[in-house]
Amino acid sequence: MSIDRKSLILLAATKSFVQFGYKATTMEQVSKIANVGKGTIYTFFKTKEELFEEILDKATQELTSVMNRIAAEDNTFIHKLFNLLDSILEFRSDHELFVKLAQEVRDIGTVQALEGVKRMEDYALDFLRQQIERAISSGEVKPCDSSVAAFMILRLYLALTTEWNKAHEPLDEARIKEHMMLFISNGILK
Amino acid sequence: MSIDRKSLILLAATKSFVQFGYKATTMEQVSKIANVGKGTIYTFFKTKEELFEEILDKATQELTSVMNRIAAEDNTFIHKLFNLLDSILEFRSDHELFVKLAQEVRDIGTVQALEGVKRMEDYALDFLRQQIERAISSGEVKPCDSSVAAFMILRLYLALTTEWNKAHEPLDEARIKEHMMLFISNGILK
DNA sequence: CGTATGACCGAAAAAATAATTTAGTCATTT
DNA sequence: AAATGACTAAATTATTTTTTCGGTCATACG
Repeated sequence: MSIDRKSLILLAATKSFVQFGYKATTMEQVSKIANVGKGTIYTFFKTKEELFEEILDKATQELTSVMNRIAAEDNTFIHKLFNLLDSILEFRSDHELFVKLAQEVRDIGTVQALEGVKRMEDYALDFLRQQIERAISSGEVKPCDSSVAAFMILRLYLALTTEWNKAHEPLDEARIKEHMMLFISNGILK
Repeated sequence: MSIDRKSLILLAATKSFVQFGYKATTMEQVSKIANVGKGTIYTFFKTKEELFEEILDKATQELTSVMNRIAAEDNTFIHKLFNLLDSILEFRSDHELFVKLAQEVRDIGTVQALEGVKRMEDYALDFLRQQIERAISSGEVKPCDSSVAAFMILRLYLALTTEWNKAHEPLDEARIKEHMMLFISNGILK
């Protein structure tokens, strides 16, 4: 039996999407990296979009599984949030795919990249919203619009992990977490 | 004596920059709105950029004067911040110019618009940073990197006033302030 | 035979070129 | 002397030509 060609292709495509984005990844390039003929890709995936979808599915599945594991923990809201940030910051590959796609949306507005970003964002937002909702019910968090609060937390996270780097030295993980917690948990006031 | 042509031109140009952005504003259009000949503009401003600069100067001056007035108040950090948000949210014209230019940067990346946005942002960031620094010294605010904190507050503000509207009904001023304060002053935890 | 392959095709993107618009000037008017 | 709008060169946009790339399929290979 020959080596598992499908995995080979998925791996190669993931690498390429992370490095070059959706548009700049060509099927020939993927076939070269995977060491298969171009036609072989089409025995496993109908189109480039389908290949992209499957990689996106995998990424959101990983994200969902991380989030569900953390949500199931018997822990305070703030510790869950802490763990969530840890996990995401650790998850380099998915995070980098997200960042690359977001950049592609900014630069050339590729529609597939936009949909990918939206999908990952919507997952994260919905998870955050649910957790906040629950924490409000349990009295852990002040009553507030959970959608808005989730949105703010995500924007804050993205601001620190990607936007900050445009004009400054990147912040290390510890400082990102530190500052996120400063704002979210008790505010910056003494 | 004829009516003050320079003010007329500045007013017309401001209107046009706010409505159409830097690039889509033509000198002929400005002259039409101001009811003067095109050549007349060039008796007061050497170039389109200089005209833009002067309007930008005026906007940042207004912003600076608001910020200085608020900074001078004998008040707690959080109340100053509160007042600052109020003032900015009130300051529709400057705020709208900023928003329009930011949109133009996103959409077509006009270099003059980018510089305008940067200039206004840098003013706001520096002011915030100073205030935070001072509040840390006086023990009002927890020790933290004031640059990062200022950046976070500004991103949060922009997220709520502009980004939120891309996928949701705009938030009214009261809710924007409420949610900003929720995060900044005491955190969302009970 | 069935799976893998790369030359091949049409469609889509990029580059090149033509046409239009606009910032800035200046001879004329008021 | 100040204001103006027709004019020009440069930049922007529309159009055409060229190249690239997603997807197919006849052939090769195991």
